[in-house]
Amino acid sequence: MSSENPKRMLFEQFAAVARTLGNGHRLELLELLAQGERSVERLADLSGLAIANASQHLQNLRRAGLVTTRREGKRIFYRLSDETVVSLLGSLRKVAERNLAEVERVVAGYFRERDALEPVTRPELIRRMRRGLATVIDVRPQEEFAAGHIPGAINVPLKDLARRLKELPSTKEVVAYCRGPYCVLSYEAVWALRHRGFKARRLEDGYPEWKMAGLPVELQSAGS
Amino acid sequence: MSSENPKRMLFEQFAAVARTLGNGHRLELLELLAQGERSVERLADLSGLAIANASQHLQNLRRAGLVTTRREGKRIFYRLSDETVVSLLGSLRKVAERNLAEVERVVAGYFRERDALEPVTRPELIRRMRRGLATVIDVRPQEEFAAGHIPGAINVPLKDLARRLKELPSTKEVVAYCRGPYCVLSYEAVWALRHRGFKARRLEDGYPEWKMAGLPVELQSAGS
DNA sequence: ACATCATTCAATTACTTAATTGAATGATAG
DNA sequence: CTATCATTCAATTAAGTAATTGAATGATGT
Repeated sequence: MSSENPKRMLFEQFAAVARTLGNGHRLELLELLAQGERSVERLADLSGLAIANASQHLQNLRRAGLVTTRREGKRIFYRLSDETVVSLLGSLRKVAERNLAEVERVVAGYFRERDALEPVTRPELIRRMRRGLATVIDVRPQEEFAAGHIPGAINVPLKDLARRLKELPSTKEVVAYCRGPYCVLSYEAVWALRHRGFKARRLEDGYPEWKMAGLPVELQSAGS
Repeated sequence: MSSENPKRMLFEQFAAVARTLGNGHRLELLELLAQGERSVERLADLSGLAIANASQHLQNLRRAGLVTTRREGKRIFYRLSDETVVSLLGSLRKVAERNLAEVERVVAGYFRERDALEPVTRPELIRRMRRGLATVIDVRPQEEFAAGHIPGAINVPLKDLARRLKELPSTKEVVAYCRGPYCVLSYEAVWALRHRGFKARRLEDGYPEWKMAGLPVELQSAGS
């Protein structure tokens, strides 16, 4: 049915890209890739997919031009093609969020006290960092932190949080961030910190959005 | 398979929206709706779909929260839910354009001398209009013009262009616009005007993008 | 060259989606 | 309240997509 009408052909091409986004697992893979490049095995592991299945989804994404690959020895690393993909995902999220009552329900039900956590916006965080009013913690796993993070942030993976409370200021505000607006890590971190008497808030979105906004990033912190 | 993992549920919701965009006909319907609201019959007609088929696609779009409806007598009018939908479509186009060689090929092959037509950007057009350097013509059909257009534009539907050349200035530049970057009307208009000795250029995108950018629009021009 | 490991390919099965047809709704005009 | 018109619904058929399995590729280290 590939009509010769050029307009319809274009719509068909656009639709093919949208169709590729039309699968929860592929969206999850894209979100993982927004953190940085990853091998097939790693992605399969992180997303809970069988390797062959993950491989096929990744190939779909590649066919749609959303990701590209790089070989390194036996491994093949996938990464997002460019930043336009991140902004497409952002638009998709925004529309879904705004238009689907269902999304509202899931968000409200799971992310506890969403508004009570009073997220900090990106420009607000920048101002507060400049004035030394905020300690920024990156609660993602060490590996993701190493691949890029907000300059000056301290890496405190969520699972280490409880035993590293000493490192955090008890009066100054702590701002936690992770992978993006729907990443639970920072929610959990803020919740935990508050229950221990800290002043803690979340960054309203995460590292991919920071990087995408063209703000400076820092690589490879000197090891703990 | 609706897992109880909330993150996966969210991805599933987002994927549902993307899946809805994953069909050329539905994208075409959305593009038509970006011009303004339309009845089912009109949309079926414009898109060349059977009425029952168009109706079902429109209902899909509604389920995904992308469009809403309004009843008026026997007719039901569909329209886009909000501007976030236009920007989602824009992102989708941008990604597809950037990443799919196929799109490049279609565009290059069909839209003749694409670059040679030197499109005018939106801010540039605003400057030129202020200084009285450009006559702006809206080459969409009268009906679409009536539903909203760039203030000061003259409606010269493409099919009337040949017999209304007198109305256009032969020395001042004429800028034509229509429905968006992939709408052929303005391409055709510029091409025709140039071959008749006019100075003509296209606006790089169309009315939906203008409106979406929050710029002023004018309704219902008086007269013939 | 051989064994190993990461990834891809191919084939099967279960499931989803699109177009078409004709009947059913629901508002309006006579 | 009946006829008409726009739209939707329901059922069918054809086509496409996803998960799973096991075999095939292709790079590496011995």
